[in-house]
Amino acid sequence: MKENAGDKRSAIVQTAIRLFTERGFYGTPTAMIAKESGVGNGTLFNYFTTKEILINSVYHEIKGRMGTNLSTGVSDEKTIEDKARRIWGNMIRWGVDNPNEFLFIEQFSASPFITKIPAEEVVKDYSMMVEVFNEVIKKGPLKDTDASVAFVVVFSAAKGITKSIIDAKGKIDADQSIDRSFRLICKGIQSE
Amino acid sequence: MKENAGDKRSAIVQTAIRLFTERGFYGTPTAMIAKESGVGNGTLFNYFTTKEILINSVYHEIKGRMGTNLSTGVSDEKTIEDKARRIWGNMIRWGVDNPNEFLFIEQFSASPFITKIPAEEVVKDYSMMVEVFNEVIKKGPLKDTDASVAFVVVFSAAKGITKSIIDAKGKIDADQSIDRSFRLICKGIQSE
Amino acid sequence: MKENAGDKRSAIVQTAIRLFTERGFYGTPTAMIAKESGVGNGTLFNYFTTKEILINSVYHEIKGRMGTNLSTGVSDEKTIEDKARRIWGNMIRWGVDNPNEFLFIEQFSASPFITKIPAEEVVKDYSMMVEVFNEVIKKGPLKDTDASVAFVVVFSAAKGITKSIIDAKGKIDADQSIDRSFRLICKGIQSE
Amino acid sequence: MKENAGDKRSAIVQTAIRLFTERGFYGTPTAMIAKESGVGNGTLFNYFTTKEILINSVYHEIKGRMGTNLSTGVSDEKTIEDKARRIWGNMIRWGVDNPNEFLFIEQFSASPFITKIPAEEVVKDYSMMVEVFNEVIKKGPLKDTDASVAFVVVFSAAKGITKSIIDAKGKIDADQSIDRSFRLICKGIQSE
DNA sequence: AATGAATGAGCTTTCATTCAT
DNA sequence: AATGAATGAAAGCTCATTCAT
Repeated sequence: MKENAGDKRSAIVQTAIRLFTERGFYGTPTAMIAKESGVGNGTLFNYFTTKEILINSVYHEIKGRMGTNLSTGVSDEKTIEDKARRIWGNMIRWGVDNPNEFLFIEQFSASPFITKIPAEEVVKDYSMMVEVFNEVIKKGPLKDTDASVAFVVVFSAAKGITKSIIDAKGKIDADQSIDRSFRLICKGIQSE
Repeated sequence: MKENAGDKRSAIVQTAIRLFTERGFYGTPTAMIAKESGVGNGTLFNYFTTKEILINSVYHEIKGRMGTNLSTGVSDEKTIEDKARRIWGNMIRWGVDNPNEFLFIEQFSASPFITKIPAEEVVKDYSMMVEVFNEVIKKGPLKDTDASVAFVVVFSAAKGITKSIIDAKGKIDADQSIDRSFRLICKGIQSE
Repeated sequence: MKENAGDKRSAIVQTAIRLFTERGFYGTPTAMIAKESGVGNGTLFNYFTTKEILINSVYHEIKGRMGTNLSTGVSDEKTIEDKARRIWGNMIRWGVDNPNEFLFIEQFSASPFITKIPAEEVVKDYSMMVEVFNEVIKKGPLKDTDASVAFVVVFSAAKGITKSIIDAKGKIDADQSIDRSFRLICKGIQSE
Repeated sequence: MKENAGDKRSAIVQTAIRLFTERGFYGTPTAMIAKESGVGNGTLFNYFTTKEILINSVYHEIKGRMGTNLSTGVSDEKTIEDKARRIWGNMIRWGVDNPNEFLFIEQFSASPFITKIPAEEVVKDYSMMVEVFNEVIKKGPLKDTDASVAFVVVFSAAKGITKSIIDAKGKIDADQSIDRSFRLICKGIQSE
């Protein structure tokens, strides 16, 4: 009974995501990942030459899933506002539904010793999102604002809201929080 | 020639902040901190019983400085809008001027295995800021929005902007970025 | 060329017995045991999770050998006196022939911080011996003496004699010493 | 209010006896002894140049007290048998009444890395006892037995009985145990 | 004489990585 | 391709000892 090729590899990745999130990169020995993946100690190193490569692989794996998710249903929306709202919701909901993956990315991004991913590469994954939000801004009163500032604000706020919902462990209504924060981002805290 | 009391302790803290930021908690051996602080290997453990306690001490040290800074000059401002603008600027400028400290806090917050600081304690340090922003919101069109959502959005956005300025390493005009992002937060990306 | 399984483990145990005896538990770094066993530093911890576990393992290993030895040839003896004499001789001769093991047990027993072995467990290993000596006593004039007192006296005396022969480093005729001490135990220093 | 000279020294010795017995030589840092003695860390080393010297000093201190005790009241006894009985009782009772000191000596004697005390020196402290027991033996049926064998048997048995009483923590009647074991030593387990 | 901050050698233990099977 | 025993470099931490005050 031969298992599917790649079975072991993806078992390792899945276990790694869970353990890294629960225990941190340095709190998770490779031996533990191997054991909980049901593979031999050395097998892990057949797939990932070093631990750092494993961490990077996990990062890219998650980033891929995130990107795919981000654009789900966006083209179905008619107005640009609805597209933006959809992206906003996709972004936060994915994190809330996949807290391990989300927290992994957070941890990875804050970790200084891990191989740095160039900023351009990071942005590339969000190009669709950037376009949509740029279009929204251009229609508003801040049309002259540098798009990159807006991108940072929007993206950071979404991450913050996601984290707050995850940390609340069910005590916050996610949909309501998503809705309110989106209005806040759109209308500002002051307007008048 | 006796050195000032506390000299060694604060030398250790300063070195720790720098090295932890440059190399991460786990990439920084206690021996390296001791050496670069100009103290003996065991001396570090006279002041901080374990490495984890050192990390936590550094965290609280920085949090203290940050809190002090946050409220600087706020009472001099007349309108509530100016108070909010001042806080926003204080927040970001502190991070830009003290990137090591700022990045340390980021790393610390994302680290899963480090002693968790209760959320209430974290918020307490920002009570003044929360009040001011609440007042601003109450005067705007989103008066009904839960203040905590606004707090998260504002705070996350400020952190994001700070990080983007630091990462740009001088290629971004900080004051301009602070100004624009503040307008964005106030007016929203869309407004009417 | 694969070595026999368990080779490394038993090499470690043998080295540990020797070094612990020569230098004491605390005078013997695990690294020294590993090196003199011809294994890597970490290998020792694959077999014994902690140093304390190694010490305990060595203790039980030796205790096992000692127990086996104690009863050798006893069933061949006809009279109960001969059985007792045989045990007495076995006991002392084993220590004289295996001074390292004997001294290890002495050191282990006197060590206050090592995991305590319950008294019952210790006695259990000598049950056969206890029975034989009890029978001897019952036939003598001290038939009413609590057996446990006799056990302690006999056992302690044997240990003392063993140690004195070892310390004399060949200057004492072991067989003569065994013989005389046995008569002393049987007849008493005074008799009638 | 000047304390008596030597107060600190004897405080250190007393604390050392207690801690060494409770925790072993290696489980007792000098800093702990100093602290619990109410003296400064460095003060201990004014009195005892090294830890090993402290351990040896404690040993000799205890040995002195023991020797003094051993001969108490012996000259008052008339018959040689009574002298022997008195010594036997003194020996065991001292250990039972001073378990810390007794166990310290046990631990010290079994410790291989501690400076060895020459055997002659050890015996010297018991010269009086040796004489008395020799006389007893000469009157018995084992008159030809080497005195040193008898000495070892008697001495070891006494130590064993002492330890058994201490270990029983009050569950054994000390006087009865002393009495019975003395008869055993005198009459032997078998006689007839 | 008394002190305690400072020290660094040395300890036990961990763990990413290798490699013979 | 899969394994897991073996490894040794490196880490955090302890503690006997020193010495300036």
